[in-house]
Amino acid sequence: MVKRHKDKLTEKLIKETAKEVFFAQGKFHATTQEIATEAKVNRALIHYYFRTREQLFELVLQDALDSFASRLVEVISSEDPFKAKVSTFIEMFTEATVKYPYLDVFIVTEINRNENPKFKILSPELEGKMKEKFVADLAKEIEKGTIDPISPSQFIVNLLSLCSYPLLAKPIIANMFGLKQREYKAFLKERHEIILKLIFKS
Amino acid sequence: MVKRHKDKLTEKLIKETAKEVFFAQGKFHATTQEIATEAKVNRALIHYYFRTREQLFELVLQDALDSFASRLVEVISSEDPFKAKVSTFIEMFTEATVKYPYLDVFIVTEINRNENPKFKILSPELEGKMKEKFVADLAKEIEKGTIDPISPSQFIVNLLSLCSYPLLAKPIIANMFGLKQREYKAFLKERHEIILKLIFKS
Amino acid sequence: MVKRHKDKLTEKLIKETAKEVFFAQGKFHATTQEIATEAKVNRALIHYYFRTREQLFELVLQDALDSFASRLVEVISSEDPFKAKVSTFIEMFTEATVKYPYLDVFIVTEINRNENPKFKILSPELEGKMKEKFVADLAKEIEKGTIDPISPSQFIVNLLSLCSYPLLAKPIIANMFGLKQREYKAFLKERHEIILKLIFKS
Amino acid sequence: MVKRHKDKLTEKLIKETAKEVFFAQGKFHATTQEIATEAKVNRALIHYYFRTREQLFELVLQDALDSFASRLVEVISSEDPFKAKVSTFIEMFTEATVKYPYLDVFIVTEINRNENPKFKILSPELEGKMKEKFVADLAKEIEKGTIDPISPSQFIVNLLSLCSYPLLAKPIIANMFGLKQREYKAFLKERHEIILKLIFKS
DNA sequence: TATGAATGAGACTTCATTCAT
DNA sequence: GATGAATGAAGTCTCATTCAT
Repeated sequence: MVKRHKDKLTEKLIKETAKEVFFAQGKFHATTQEIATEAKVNRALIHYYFRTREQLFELVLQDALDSFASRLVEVISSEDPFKAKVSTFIEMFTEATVKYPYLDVFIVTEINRNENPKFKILSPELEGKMKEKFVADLAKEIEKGTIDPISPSQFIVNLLSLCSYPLLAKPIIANMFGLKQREYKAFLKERHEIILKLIFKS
Repeated sequence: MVKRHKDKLTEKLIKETAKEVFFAQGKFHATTQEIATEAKVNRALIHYYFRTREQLFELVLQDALDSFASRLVEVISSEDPFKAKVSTFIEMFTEATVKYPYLDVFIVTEINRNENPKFKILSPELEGKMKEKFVADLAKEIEKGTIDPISPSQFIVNLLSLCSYPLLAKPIIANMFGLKQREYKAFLKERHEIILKLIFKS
Repeated sequence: MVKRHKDKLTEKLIKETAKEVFFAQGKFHATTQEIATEAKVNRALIHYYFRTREQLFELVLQDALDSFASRLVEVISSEDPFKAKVSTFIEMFTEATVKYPYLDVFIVTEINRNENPKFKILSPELEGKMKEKFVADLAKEIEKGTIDPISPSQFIVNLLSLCSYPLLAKPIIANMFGLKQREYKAFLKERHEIILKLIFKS
Repeated sequence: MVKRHKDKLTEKLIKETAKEVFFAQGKFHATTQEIATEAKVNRALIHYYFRTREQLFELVLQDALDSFASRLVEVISSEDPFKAKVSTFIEMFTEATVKYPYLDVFIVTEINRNENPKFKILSPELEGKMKEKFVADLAKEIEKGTIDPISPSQFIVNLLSLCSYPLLAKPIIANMFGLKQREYKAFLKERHEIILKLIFKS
């Protein structure tokens, strides 16, 4: 029996499966066959839709970045108080990383493989708008004394580090402290408050 | 012309080259040929010494971990004041990661590939000794009020995150803030003080 | 130009070619390339259909055995007189061995390589049915005095020896007596009667 | 420690080991390393003495043949009665084949691989002497009526078949009749008398 | 004599990709 | 759209052989 989809259903299926395999399962070398099997489609179909493995890969990578970026923008450009924004950011970032824990690693290695990466984490327009807003917000907090003086970039890197690494290095940390799946989740949940306390004074 | 070495020179050369290619250049898929070429030896020689690519890989991975662990132990078990220890740790960790920035990533993906990783980050004996000492040190600091109350594991994860991520995600961060090689180095140097300030109160 | 077949034509072609190369030409070490060349297909295609050389090998071995066994059963379980059966057996066996002279040798070495061979010469069901019939037939002949008293197994081994060896050792014998292709064929034809005379009295 | 042998001890050791591996264990593809390991010598030493694997192989093959042939000549050219000669031949052949069961198979496949085999089973001189004697002996027996009329070559092939095949095909036969090591030995012993009875009338 | 080190050739296998249907 | 068949390139590994010591 041959299934026929309209509305690019199959194409989407393949993309979602690829994201799952690459970014959720962390299978860097996943072959087209592995993706095809997981998606329950014929291997040749992948090439029919995406031409080459490389193009599929870049597409889903950009896809994942975009969906993250759009939500990021929403957070930052809202009118919430700064601390609430940061809290939402932590939440959001954690969620995203829980879904695709290996996305970071992929970006890292991909950027490394091609000198000039074909993808952009943030579109220049978005970047401009956000930065401005964010720098102003941060300056205000420092002035208020709720945050110790720090450059915007260092502040962001701190935040990213504290959010991302524990998810990225889950196997290492779980192994180190002998934590099981459920315990690790609790461990992560605790961190939300810990990160806020670390970043904001009293 | 055939070169001949005594004293396991060639074997060591291959190992060092493999470390360089894997952990410094971040080439996950590096073929035996790539390593052989880089080391300027015949590809078959790699198999002569290490039997399979997998075995070479595990060997150099364990090697890199061991050399890090041994230095780690030295730091933690010294009689320096706690803050000095942490400072040294940051230094050490940064150095190690500057040398092999992709080591973390490898460990993460390797642990992920084999459910039961064949390598150990810390030998059980070392782990026991260190943990005891460290927990005591930390408790004392909290009592003194120099560190906000926190569990040992969360404390360590904070520290690791703040140290490791910026190195791990160098391409992302550099791309994000438009930093060049030299600027990035400066950026990292700044972080030493920043991390200490974040972790220790005033 | 790429040829495309339906009906498993190519798969069958590869199998037949492999049988030819292994069992008719006696090339034990035949590489996948040799088989591919002989079959005029791409080497990778062999792996596409049979995964590994080993699996192809086992398949064709079992195949050859099965086709022989099925014919054997037909002969033994027929209602012909015993001497006629034996005569047909000689004929059949000779034919089979003329087609695949090295099959015997392969079986021997294969059984020898793996302690527990994966193939069965006769399926247990067939074996049971045949044995009974055959033992009864032989007993009757001995009673009639047309065959000297002998155990069934020794009788069979005699028969197999006299049929199989001359084909198996063709190069040795031809070399020994200086027989050419055509002469050897005549030599073999003569044997049919000679074997019968040796086994049946007067 | 380096062992030094005079009198070609090491050379002989390698040769004997090779015979063992090839002809007794039936390992056709035995690598130089396997032979070296079994003989507990360095692999390069095999090349030192025999230049190539092929030359070692041919040498030991010729060796095994010669030692058999020389004993064969002794038997045939003795002054014993014909039946006694045949009996001794069976004995001798069985012994030889028990020692090197795979020798036959090797000869078969080797002659097949090189169109023009480099080895001779019998030296031309020996062959001439023996043939004459043997043909005369056989003729006399036929005249006496102890053997049914048969050509010398067919007679020899019968004899060889009945002697060689059961040893050659040991795994097949043992498998077929469910015989264990010890039982198979008994089975073979029985055959001596059976063969004589089959060949000589009453 | 004897050996560890080194090499080139070649085997098996996998994979992304293309083609014909 | 979808698929089985086919292919070329490349990767891992083994082996016989040679070389320098």
